[in-house]
Amino acid sequence: MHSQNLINVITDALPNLNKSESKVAQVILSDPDAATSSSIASLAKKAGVSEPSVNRFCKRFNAAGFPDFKIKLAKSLVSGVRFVNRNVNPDDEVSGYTPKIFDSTINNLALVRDSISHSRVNQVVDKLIQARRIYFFGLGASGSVARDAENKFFRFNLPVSFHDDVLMQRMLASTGTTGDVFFIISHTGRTKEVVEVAEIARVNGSTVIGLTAPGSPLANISSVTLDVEVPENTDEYMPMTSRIVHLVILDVLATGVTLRRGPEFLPHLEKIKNSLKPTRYPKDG
Amino acid sequence: MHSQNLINVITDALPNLNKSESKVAQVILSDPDAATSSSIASLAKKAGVSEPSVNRFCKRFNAAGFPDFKIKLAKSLVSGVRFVNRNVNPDDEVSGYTPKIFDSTINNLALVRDSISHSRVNQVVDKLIQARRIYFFGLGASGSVARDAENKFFRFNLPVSFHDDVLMQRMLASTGTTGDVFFIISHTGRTKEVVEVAEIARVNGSTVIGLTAPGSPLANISSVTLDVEVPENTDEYMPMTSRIVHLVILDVLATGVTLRRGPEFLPHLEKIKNSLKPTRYPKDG
DNA sequence: TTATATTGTAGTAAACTTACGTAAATTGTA
DNA sequence: TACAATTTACGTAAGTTTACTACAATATAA
Repeated sequence: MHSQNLINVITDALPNLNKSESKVAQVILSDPDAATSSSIASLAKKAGVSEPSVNRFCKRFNAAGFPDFKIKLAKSLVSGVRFVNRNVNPDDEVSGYTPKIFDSTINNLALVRDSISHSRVNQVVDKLIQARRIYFFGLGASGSVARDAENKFFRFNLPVSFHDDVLMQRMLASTGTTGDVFFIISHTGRTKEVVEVAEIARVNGSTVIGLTAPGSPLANISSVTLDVEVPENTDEYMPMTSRIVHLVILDVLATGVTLRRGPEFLPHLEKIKNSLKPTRYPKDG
Repeated sequence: MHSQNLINVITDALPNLNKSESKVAQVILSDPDAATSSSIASLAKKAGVSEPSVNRFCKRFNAAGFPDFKIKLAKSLVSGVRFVNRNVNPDDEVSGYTPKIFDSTINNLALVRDSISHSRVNQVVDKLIQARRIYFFGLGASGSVARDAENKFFRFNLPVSFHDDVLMQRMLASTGTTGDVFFIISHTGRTKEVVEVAEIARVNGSTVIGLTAPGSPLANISSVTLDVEVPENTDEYMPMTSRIVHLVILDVLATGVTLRRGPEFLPHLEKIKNSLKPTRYPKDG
């Protein structure tokens, strides 16, 4: 889970390091950015160890040497390093919590970017292309995601709707048949009502696509599942970022569908765009 | 706009470079990742220039020297390098467009993270804390953002609602008074209806917070504006990412409000969380 | 042709790595 | 528990690579 990002790897390895290695680790983790621009000599001095110790430290983490280590460190800095000990503290100022929340979101997006199954995405695009109609379902925060999805997918010129009302969801699921796609969004995948709706839809022969947590009841009952493993809220103040990831995945799916439709479909999208022009103040007003 | 990312900076500077510099630039741009792990000698050889030429090239781009340049290059690789020529192509496979869409989103988040005004965020948190009631308004895609905001802010135990209906928005704006906050979300900030609603609200003494594009009519009329400069859709297939940025900013604001409320407010949040427990299948079912 | 900008050569300095030896810690044994 | 043996950890110093600086040569423009 923590893989791929050097800073996280070092953090995880911290308890297994020996004395001088952990000194080096602490100096690097305390200010990774500074580490990327310091020489092996200055880093060694700051850590109170010899230069070869720093070098050995680097090799331990699969770097060719110190310069190579710095490069790898620099690469993990942008998407990840910042994530170490980046919980929001009760006494954080704006300048403290703002970047933390952005970074946490970015980090989760990067994780899912690297772990999402492309074949699953492809399968889902298949289903959406073939769908006679599409329903987007979600409750609470996932309701907003479903609503956004409707706003994206109506452009494909097929019957699309979103519903955040459990009773409507139930009724629609029970009237669905083969060719109907129920796209069900749920952070936990454990909300009973949601799982029941999915069951009803499947019993009636509809396709159920679950955008949810892997291994959850909803994931198990879906025809195709798009797994999104987003770490649980680590602290009280950190917002839930799974909605954001869900939205981006829906962007990906919409793009997939657009591409499948081919270039002859673009004028149709353009038409929708242009329909909004008269509602707007022109740019050089 | 293209700033801050070394690869983009180099691309932009390309026409102004002299012969050997542009040779170096081409080699670096053709495979920036390889460049980060090569020595000055091998890079010089590959470009067909001398080592000092490479060194001069680095200094031209505000690096202390070659190693420093490589570090800076590595840093821009993660968030940005990928962004060069990272438009979705009509013939992209899933494995092509999926990371591109994630990267584009991540890139925009990083840009806003680094450019958002903390004092503005603070001002908005002030307004939200003092609000007697809060309305979240948005149309189209921004309607989903507004809906999500409602879902976050109702937790603060004050009257919050979201509206994506223009007439409702108008009526509510006209009945608002001092102490009411109208939080208006708009990607362009140019939709006439939206701007008019903001005008009505202000005339009646309400506070208008605009989450929108800088310099737009909505931005100009708002009491406080949270500027979000997200690049226009560069290609036909790339989805609009401003919604995502807006959502994250609302996360930041919600966190800001929570922190101001202090630790004695946490039990209240916990209560809301627990209220959902009976609706869920337990984890070790 | 002269001045300026550009590029390369060669030497130098800095940074990093390796090899080796010593110290510390661990483990087994008395 | 103490001691010895073995392994592991660490630092010193030498060696090697890498990058930088100063200067010279070439090309370019005036």
